[in-house]
Amino acid sequence: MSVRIAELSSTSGVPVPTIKYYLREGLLPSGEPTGRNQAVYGEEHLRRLKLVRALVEVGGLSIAVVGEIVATLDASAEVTHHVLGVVQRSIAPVTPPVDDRDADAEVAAFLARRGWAHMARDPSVLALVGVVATANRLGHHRFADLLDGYAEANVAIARRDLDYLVLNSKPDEVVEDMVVATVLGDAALKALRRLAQREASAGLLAEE
Amino acid sequence: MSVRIAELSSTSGVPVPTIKYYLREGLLPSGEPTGRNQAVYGEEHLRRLKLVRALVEVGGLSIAVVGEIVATLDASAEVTHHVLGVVQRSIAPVTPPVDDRDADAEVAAFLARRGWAHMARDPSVLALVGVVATANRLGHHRFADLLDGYAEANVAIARRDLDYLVLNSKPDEVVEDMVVATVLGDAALKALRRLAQREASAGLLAEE
DNA sequence: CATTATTGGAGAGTGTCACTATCCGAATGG
DNA sequence: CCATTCGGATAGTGACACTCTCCAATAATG
Repeated sequence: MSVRIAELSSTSGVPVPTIKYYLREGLLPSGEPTGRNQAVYGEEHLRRLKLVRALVEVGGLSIAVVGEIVATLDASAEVTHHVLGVVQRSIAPVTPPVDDRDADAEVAAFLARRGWAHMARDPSVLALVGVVATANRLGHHRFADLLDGYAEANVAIARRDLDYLVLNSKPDEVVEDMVVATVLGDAALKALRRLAQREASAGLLAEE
Repeated sequence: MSVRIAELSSTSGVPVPTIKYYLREGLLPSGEPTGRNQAVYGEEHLRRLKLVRALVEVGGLSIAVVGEIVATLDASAEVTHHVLGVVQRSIAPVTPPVDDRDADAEVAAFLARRGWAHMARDPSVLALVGVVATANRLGHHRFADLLDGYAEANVAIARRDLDYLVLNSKPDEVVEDMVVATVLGDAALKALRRLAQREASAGLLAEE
């Protein structure tokens, strides 16, 4: 039940120096001290360690971002209200806002069509504007047309995400599960898009 | 029409030393030499430079991967058959295959339900197995249940992607446009998923 | 109880990556 | 004509994610 660092390392597969590094960076809480310089680690440390590794390796998140996320997890043990925004803000890579009037207008029009709130400071909206601006600069002036179809698909995806959380999460684990579902979901969706593209183009070629 | 490196830098916003770096790494073809140590750059260099920046900044791709992609672009100027796979293989981060029997079986079952080909060596399939394996290790044993819904949404997305390419691409630019649509699409989809999640959870809260 | 191994913690070191800075001698260009 | 700018090559920088080395204190073993 309570183990020391060597066993934490061997059961998780994470090298001891790396665990020490995570401890220094605050990604992992300290163990329970049993003496002046001894400590033991419990089930929650192993769980946290696996989460950190998943966020770093599968999600590609930086140590700094993972640090913010676990801080949020620790802070909101019982505050489950409006935590989605906090999680998203932590996960979103902070895009420096681009200054592109056209892209702004296209995204605003898209959000209006959808009936979605247009919060200009929202990281997701900023990211979207950045993508559209880049597309325009590359000569893809119809790229914004894709957004409506993408949005529709993502409404379905978000509904599945919420169902998944409601069905599978114990109340005190919703926040952590939301992080996991979001980050692993991103990776899964990316892979699935590749597979679906291949199938779709195979279908197209077969028709010819 | 033909400019030297300083003007290429000022019109693209990319610093001169960075352009030189890209030339060294083969991300950008050399300019047309006009003397022993002078060269001029044309429209295609500016276009390529903007593409490279988009892949690096929006797509988050490494210089090495961008190098592979532009090599593919240069090689397949006329070979547009079966290029999707090449592009995908270049874009996919090479996941070291994980050894997880359960995850393997779950992904295989999912692919069978979908009627999708199960190529064990496919990077997208490997990535998917990796994600499911990670989810299982984190205690999310129902994560694979999400895949069916995700896949359905991605079929719609892939259809839009192909429509977009068919409608908007000149035949000799399909490959480059495919790269752009794939990489920018990934970024856009990620942002849209966040927005859709927020809307969906706002809807849930409103019902309470 | 003696001795060998391991511990937590702190500091410095490593390898990689994406640039960035400096030099050089050869062209420009006003 | 002569300061600028050029291309090209070499070396240096800063951020990042570890990884190594040390230390005195503790634990495990015989």
